[in-house]
Amino acid sequence: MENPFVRKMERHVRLASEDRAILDGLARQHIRHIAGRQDIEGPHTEPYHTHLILDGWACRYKQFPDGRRAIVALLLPGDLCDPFVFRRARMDHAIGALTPVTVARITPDQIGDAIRGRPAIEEGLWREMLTTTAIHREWIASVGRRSAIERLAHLFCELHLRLTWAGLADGTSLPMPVTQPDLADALGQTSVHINRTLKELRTSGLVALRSRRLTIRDLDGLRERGLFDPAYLLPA
Amino acid sequence: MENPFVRKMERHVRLASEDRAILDGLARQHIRHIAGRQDIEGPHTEPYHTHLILDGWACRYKQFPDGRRAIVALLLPGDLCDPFVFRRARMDHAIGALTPVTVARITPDQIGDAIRGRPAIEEGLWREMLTTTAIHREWIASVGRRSAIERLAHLFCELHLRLTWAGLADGTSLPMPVTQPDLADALGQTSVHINRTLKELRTSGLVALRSRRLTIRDLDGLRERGLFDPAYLLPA
DNA sequence: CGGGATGTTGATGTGAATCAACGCGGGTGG
DNA sequence: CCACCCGCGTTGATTCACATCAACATCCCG
Repeated sequence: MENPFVRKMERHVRLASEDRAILDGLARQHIRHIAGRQDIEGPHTEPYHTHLILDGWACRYKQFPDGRRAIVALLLPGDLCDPFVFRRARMDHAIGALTPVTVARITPDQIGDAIRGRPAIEEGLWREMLTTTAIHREWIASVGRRSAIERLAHLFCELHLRLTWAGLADGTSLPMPVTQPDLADALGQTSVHINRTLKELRTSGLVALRSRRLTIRDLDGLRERGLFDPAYLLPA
Repeated sequence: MENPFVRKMERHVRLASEDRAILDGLARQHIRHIAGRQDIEGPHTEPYHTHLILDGWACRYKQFPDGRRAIVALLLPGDLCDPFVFRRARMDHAIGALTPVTVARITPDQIGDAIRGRPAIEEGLWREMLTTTAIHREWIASVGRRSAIERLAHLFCELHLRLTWAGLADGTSLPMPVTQPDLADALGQTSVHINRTLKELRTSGLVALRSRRLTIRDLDGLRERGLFDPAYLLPA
């Protein structure tokens, strides 16, 4: 199976075979396995490396003192946990594995080396970063102004495209390995209400979800329901 | 009055006087005035320049087809509307003036020139960007998991620090030129409820707000009420 | 001095939270 | 290999935070 990181970068820029080899090399060193529900990077740390997700899903989250949890980003295979480790900023949040996860540990120097003299790689990383920021904006808009069903539909549409570009979707069918409580923390709701909303999406014939796999039955309908416009995921 | 952009950059990095002169120069060219409620940058454009806010408040926002508006970021004096214009990405949102605004128009080349051979400036812009991203994460957490009163208290605390660093706060008293409908679109609520929440913050003695100026009466209390931890605004 | 946008308050409605109960499934330890 | 059990999914009953609707006060700008 091809490397989801390379797959995704090739959507941003045209890579020479040497570029591809360099990026692929990053993904083949210092492989680590992390159990589901474990932190990949705890809060308040100043990480020395970043992690490239190779398999499984993770999330950025903030934990409140009283137990509330807010998931502020989902990290899928091909995503870099922190492209900017080299700034050595202290973590203001944590990164946790939602499922068992395989990562490649990467040092800031390795990223620097990969960029040096490789404008396509640098450009690709920039675009990846712009996309990530656009996703953040969209999440703020979602949680702020979209209804429960719109939010869920929108998230499914986002994940559909992101997984497609990482080479992990099969047409309109995609892995969905997260629990309803996880979705609730990502969408700012309760798992009970996620469940009811999901039921509504199902009974209206837009999606099917079973054994951790989502099948989009009516892509146009789902996008309309979620006020989803793919433009924000397509920089440049 | 000193340039709020330079003020803020000096909080990130130590600037040589030449650095300071370069940054100050950026803020003194191509000054434009924009009326309140006008767009600085419309949606779907591919802007040729970025804008540095010199005076007044603006916002990034997304407009939904049915009229709903989500404000996804507030732009204060000293903020760059888009530090990454040089990537020429198509806007997936708009930038609008919330009050009358004075901006300096800056070309991508000027930013490139300012960075070249000036590591402090480059480092400062990076940190500025990391801070912006951290604010995005915090907003997602706010709208997702904070109650109405926590959200408003948290926003006030954020604005207090940002304005302080731009040299625009007077101790715990700060300009607050936005309307309650604007706050509502930023916090994902209605203006009516913002009004009631504000009243609650007032009657509990945490803040005073009149003639577009917020005075924080009890900073520790307000931070506690908003679950506010300033760490996220302090990269590195 | 007039009028539209904003601020304020009350009455009422509702989407989502909370509380509760139970089935199911997969992992674990005996 | 089976029994247990905890987390998850599902559904119903009830509550509540916030939205909606409405009326009026106030401010600011022309």
